[in-house]
Amino acid sequence: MRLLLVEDDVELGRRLSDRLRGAGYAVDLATTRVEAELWPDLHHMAAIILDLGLPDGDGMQVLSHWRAQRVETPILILTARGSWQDKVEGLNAGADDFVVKPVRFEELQARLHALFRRHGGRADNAMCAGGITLDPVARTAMMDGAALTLSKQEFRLLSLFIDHAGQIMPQADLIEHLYALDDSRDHNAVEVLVGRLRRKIGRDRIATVRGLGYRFVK
Amino acid sequence: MRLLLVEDDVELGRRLSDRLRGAGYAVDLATTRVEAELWPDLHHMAAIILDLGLPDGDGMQVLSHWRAQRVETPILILTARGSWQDKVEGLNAGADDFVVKPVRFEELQARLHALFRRHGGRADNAMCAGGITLDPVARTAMMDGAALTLSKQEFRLLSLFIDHAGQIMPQADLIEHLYALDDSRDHNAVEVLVGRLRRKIGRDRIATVRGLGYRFVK
DNA sequence: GACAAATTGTCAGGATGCTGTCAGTTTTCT
DNA sequence: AGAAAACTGACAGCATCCTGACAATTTGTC
Repeated sequence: MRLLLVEDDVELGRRLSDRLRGAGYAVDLATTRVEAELWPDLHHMAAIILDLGLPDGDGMQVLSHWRAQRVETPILILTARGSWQDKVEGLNAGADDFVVKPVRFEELQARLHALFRRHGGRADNAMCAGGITLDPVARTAMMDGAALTLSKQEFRLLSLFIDHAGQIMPQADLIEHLYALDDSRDHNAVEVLVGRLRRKIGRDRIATVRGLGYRFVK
Repeated sequence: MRLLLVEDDVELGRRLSDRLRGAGYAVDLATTRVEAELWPDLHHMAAIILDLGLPDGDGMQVLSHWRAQRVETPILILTARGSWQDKVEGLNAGADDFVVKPVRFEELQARLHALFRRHGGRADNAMCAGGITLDPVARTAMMDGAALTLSKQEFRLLSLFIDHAGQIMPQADLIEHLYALDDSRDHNAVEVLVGRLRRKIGRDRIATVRGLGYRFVK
């Protein structure tokens, strides 16, 4: 399941998206109003978490803009502004929920679940490419109909590859995503990880682009 | 649009229902847990506003009771208890929103609107998965036609698993659900509990997802 | 209220599996 | 050929998880 997180505070955005990814979501991060408004493919998001305080405009404008364009994706507002006027304005502008910072991650997750339940019921939470299907919620993987057993890191790596199937993923990017909190990791760790994943899904599924990175072939 | 308001405080109940009627709703008022649980025609309600503090029981019980009976009407919890544990528990028990008193009427109204906007089917609250059937009301369990003897905690745990069959349940979530009022519990308690449950329903019914939690396999 | 039975959390020790590092080897490019 | 980049098997540290035993608590019965 894919989420869009709109949050200008880099530190908070990073912490949040890390925890969300840990919970099994694929998370995209937008940091400005313009970036958010021009985001492609909103319809494929399972939900949007929207911070109101943006550097170049008000999140409420983004919200109105989206709803005017018939974007029906569930939107959860996350903000420090907690007055009832703000809540009323946000909910009436088309938000589905309104959470005041600071908030426990557990509560946020519970509210997301409530959103999914109410919105689609059967969320289409699967990402597939090249005969491989990942279900981030159940955290299961299938290849050609058979179940795959993947460790946590392997699963995250494969998610990244499938998310960017066909594109070249530089080692630096992979390190960034896999070891966000600790950048001291040897680049060799990624090579080992890729090797282990290759052993499970087939050597030729991940091509090496010498000097640039890896590419998941569809 | 018809609403059911469950609220034991007569004064607040009257004020609220008056304003709601003023806003164009038809409002029914229940003041006790028993009255609420036996209310007919819940399916015809557009939404239910539920106060947790009831004289003869906990509103959470009413909520679970309804959801067990496949009442799919949107439910908004209205309560003075505002801890994040309460919110998580409420939302996971099947509530669609959670509002902490005191609250401005305008916010309540906006949240009701948001609830109506998200009309959609509720997903599985089926107490039935993988050959195991739970009856939350009678508190009985069956597996492959034979009766299961489960202790209280085992039953609650299995309910959680079945409620989220196929999904990963992090240990932290389980602790929150099982020991909501007392967070001092060792995570090992859950491991032991899972072990005991496994002995009764079969080792492989509950898969361990190392580092993330447990998953009930369907 | 007293006793027995069942339930449930805690503890300690052991088993398991994940993951990064290392060293040595292989591949690839010029 | 030589150097840089990538691969691989082995390994150790570590976190996680399991299990049996025990004690505390709750529940049931008389």
